[in-house]
Amino acid sequence: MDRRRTEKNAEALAQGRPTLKTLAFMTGLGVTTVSRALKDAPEIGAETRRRVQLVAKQIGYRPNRAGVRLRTGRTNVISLVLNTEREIMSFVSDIIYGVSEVIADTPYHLIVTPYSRSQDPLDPIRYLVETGSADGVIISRTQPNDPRARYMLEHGIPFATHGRTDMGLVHPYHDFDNYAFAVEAVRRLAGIGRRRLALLSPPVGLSYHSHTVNGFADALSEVGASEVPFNTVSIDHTIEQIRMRTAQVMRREDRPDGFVSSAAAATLAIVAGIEDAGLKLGRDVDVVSKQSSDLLHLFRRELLVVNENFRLAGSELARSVLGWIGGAAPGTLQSLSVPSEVLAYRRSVD
Amino acid sequence: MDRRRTEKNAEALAQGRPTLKTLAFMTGLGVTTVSRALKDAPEIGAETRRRVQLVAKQIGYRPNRAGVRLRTGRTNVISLVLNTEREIMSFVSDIIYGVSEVIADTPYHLIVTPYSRSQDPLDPIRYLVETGSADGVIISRTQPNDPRARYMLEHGIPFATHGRTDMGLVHPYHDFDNYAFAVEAVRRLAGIGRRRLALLSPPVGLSYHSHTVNGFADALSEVGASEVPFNTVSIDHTIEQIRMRTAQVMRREDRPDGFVSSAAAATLAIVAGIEDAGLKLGRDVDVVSKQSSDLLHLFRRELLVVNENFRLAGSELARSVLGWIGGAAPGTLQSLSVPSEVLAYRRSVD
DNA sequence: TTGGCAATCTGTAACGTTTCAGTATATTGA
DNA sequence: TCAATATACTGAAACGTTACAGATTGCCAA
Repeated sequence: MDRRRTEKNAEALAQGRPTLKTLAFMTGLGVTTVSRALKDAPEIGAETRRRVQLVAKQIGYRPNRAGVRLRTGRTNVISLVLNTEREIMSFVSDIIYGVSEVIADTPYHLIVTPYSRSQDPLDPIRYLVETGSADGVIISRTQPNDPRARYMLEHGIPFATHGRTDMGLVHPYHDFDNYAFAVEAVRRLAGIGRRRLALLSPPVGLSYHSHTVNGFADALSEVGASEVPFNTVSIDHTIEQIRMRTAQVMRREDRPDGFVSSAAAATLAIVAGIEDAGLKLGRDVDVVSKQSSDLLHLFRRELLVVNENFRLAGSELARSVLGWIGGAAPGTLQSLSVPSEVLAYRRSVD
Repeated sequence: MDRRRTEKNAEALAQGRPTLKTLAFMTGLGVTTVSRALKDAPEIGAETRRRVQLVAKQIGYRPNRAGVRLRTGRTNVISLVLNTEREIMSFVSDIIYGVSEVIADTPYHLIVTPYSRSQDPLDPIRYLVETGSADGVIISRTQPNDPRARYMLEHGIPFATHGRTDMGLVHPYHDFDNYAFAVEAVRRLAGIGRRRLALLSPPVGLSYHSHTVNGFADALSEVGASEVPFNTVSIDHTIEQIRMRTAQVMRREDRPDGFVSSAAAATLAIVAGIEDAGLKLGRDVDVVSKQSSDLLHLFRRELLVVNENFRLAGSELARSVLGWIGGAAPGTLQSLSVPSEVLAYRRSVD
């Protein structure tokens, strides 16, 4: 028996990457003991545990992911599900970096699961669940009644949504308070005398569309300003579409004297449209915009901005998913990011 | 024996996800036969093959990735290795989408492997190779003498670099022709009478730094223009640093009358710096900039731009890696993207 | 008839891990 | 002293797949 073990494991030493068998051979223990020693199981002697862990560290043992996954079903993978056409660009990299930051010192890997315009957004989720390709999922473009969240709840896979749902179901999320953003934006515009405001909102159907629209409406009535309808475009439209629509609106008699914009790139288009109509930002009209990187003030220093931190969102989302996987209650893994004040870069001399 | 098989596999039917055993039971064949039938092995009867494939499709059989990976060592994973601090933002999302597009109808998953400023760039590569976590790797921020490329060649793992190396070693790459970009930019500036040019280059040490610098220098001597040194900053510096340095240079007597900028965000900073110095873009100075999304003309319509398509880069890189994995010769998997003409958005009436 | 051979199909083992059901040894209680 | 029990360890089996080394069948040449 002892001979047999020695023979069998002699080859273990020869091969490249150390496995439990290698460790078992080196320590003279069984693979079971080694396995348990590495995960601090209670029924392993303190000295044995230390010895095994020391040797493991010395020879750079890393558990084989496929082995673990096959045996336990745990993948040690978090999947970030992204729309390949509509996601805001800086959004994506920041979210990824935020997630990366959090999972860096865990065994988790991040896989990006894309889906395209033409696909049912549920497709990638079904794929992940059916193939068991991830232990946790992060989705964006969340809807009030989100079939993906419902599906994942039904199938018991941990997830977190970027944006809240409104289905009476509880799950982890991280959201930026777009209601507060819209309210602050309107108040600010009213504060500098703007009275006829237009909103470039997120696309209809997404949760933060209604949050933004509601904040906008509530604040309008609070400050006694009026709305100039601008809902034939959203931040999902192309730059050109937004630009043309803005120019159109700005050429009318009853044009807005203030804009609230939910995305930085769209704001470029709004300003271009304003100038197409021969009007001047800061004189004829003011614009409050969300931005995720601090660049808009370089574009036009008259712009008023509110910062949204997507990197933070990524971190929070990752933390939430890992928390759920780790057994925390989904209801405790929700967070809301409060907007910064409305910031002005206009020089005081103006 | 027949009884035993039947009993054993009855459970296979009960469980959730179909495996080869499920298929074997349903078709009355052995798992080996099923396995081979699914991958069109030659020694399987034509009718059997069809039958197995039909049933597999019907019940939605998907090979278990962990099983395949454990048995074969193939992970069906491509890893994109990214610096979490220095990568250009739009870059990241576009590359990811480009890669996604290509691997969408393959069994490959995309994992993002980040590394931070503080780390040795070789760390994530070592990790991937040592743990066998990917079948192929894509790296960016390529250097002329790139230790990562060397390491991967030595260890026999397929990869592609975004940017060329210059080590006398052959490997797949995709690169944008930054030499041509710089040449065209200088020619254009010279064409509109600019004679004292400054270059905001990629960071020293990366391959495309020298390409850009060389193109710039060659074209300068070709058109007989002179260089205003501007190499204390690069596109890796912060917006504020670039802006201040630009303002500084523009306040000097011998200031440049033309800039070539290797990145769009940096261009915003250059323009801001120019205006900080009280000068006017298009009158006192012209700027040619690379951009990866069509937004700069909204910023200042006097800007001259050259487009770089990162989504295409992602696709090409993915194709290259998959090609190498598939056995193609690395030397045949190299591509160079030719810059667009220098485009002007300035109105003709100006 | 027999041997050989091609065409199809099959069981077993192995990849590295964890879990189950133990086994051996020392320790305790009566 | 004996049995019961706690402590520390162990082998075998299983997860799903593929590769290896057969096994079975039918057909044909000799």
